[in-house]
Amino acid sequence: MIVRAQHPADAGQDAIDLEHFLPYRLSRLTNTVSNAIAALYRDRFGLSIPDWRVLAVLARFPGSSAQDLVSRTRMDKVAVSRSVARLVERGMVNRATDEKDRRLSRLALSAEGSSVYARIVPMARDCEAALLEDLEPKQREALDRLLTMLQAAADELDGTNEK
Amino acid sequence: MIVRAQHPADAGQDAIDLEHFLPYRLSRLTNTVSNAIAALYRDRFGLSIPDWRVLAVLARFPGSSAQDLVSRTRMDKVAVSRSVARLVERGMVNRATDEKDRRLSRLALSAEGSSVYARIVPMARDCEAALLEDLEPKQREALDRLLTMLQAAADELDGTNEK
DNA sequence: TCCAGATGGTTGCAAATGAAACTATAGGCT
DNA sequence: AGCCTATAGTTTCATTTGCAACCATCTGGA
Repeated sequence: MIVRAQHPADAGQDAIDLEHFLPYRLSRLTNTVSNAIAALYRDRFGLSIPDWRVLAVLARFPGSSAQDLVSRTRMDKVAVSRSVARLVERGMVNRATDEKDRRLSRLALSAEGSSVYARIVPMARDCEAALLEDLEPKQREALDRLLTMLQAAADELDGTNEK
Repeated sequence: MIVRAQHPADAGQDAIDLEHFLPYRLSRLTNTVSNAIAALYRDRFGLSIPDWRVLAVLARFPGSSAQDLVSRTRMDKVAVSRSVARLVERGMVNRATDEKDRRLSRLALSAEGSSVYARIVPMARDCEAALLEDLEPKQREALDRLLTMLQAAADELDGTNEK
C-alpha cells in the first residue's frame, strides 16, 4: 500500500530537515557502513567489530596492554576487557601478566589469531576500496582532510559540553 | 603512569592501521558527535536521539504514520514505536487512528512538543555550526558531495553483501 | 614501613537495541 | 461471504552496551 505523502510543514527557518543535518547524515552513513562490515566479520569468523578492532591493534602492536587498546581504539575499557576475554577464550589471543607490573597483561595474537587476521585484512581493504571507488585521488585527499577537521571540531564540542 | 610504547609490527601491506581506516574513522567521528549531541538533549529535555529524530520529522511532516517515520529517519520500526510511545506518554505527541485505515496512526506534535522542538532547534543548529566552523564554503560543498557519494557506495555495499 | 591515592582490569546491573513472534486491520481472489 | 496474504504497529525475549562499583597492584610520601 502506498502511504499518502505528508505535506511538509512550512516552518521555514524554524525546522530542521534531517536529510541535510550533518550529525544525522554522519550517523546514517556510519550505520550503513558498520552494518555491512559487521555482517562480513560475523558471518565468516564470528567476530564483532570490537573484536576485529582488538585484533587489528594487536597485529600492529603486539604486547599491548588492555589500556593501550583503549587508547588506540577509543573503545570503552569494558568493551576491550570483554573482547579480549572472548578472543583469549577462543584461542586467538595470548595473555601474559607483565612481570614488572603485575596489574597489566601483555596481549598478542596467537598463531590462530594471526591467521584469522590475515584472512580478514583483504576483506577489510576491499570494503574500504568499494567505498572510495568512485572518488578521484583529489577527492580522497579532501575527504581525509575533512574527516580530520571534523574529528577535531567534534572533540572540541564534546569537551566543552562536558561540564 | 606512562605505558611503554609498543613497537609497531613490521607487517607491511598485511596490516591495517585503524587510525587511517575509513570505516573506523567514520565510526569514531560519529560516536563523538552523537555523544556530544545526546548529552545536550538528554540533560535539558530528557530526550534520546531517536526521540529527537521523531520530533524533527513530525515538525516537518505532521500527520506522518509510524511507517513514514521509519522511512524518513531510517530508524528501526521497533525504535520508532518505542520513541512514539514515550513521546505520547509525555504529552509531546498526539496520536489519532486514521479513519480510512484503522491500522495506522496519524502522529503530530502537541503544543508542548512544538515548544520543546522550538527550543531544541537552535541548539542543534549551533552544534552543526560548531562542527562546520573551520570549513570554508568550498569545503562544505565538498563535504556535502562526499557524504552523498559515500552513502551511495555504502548502500551498494550493504546491498551486495546481504545475500 | 605503612598508608592513601592512583591505575589496570573485571564484574554486576540496568538501560538500549534488534530479531522474531504476535495482534489487528486491510485488500484481493474464489 | 470466506479465506489468504500483506501491512501497521506492539510486545517479548535475548543480546549488547555503559556506568558504577569493585578487587588487585603499584607508587609516593609521612
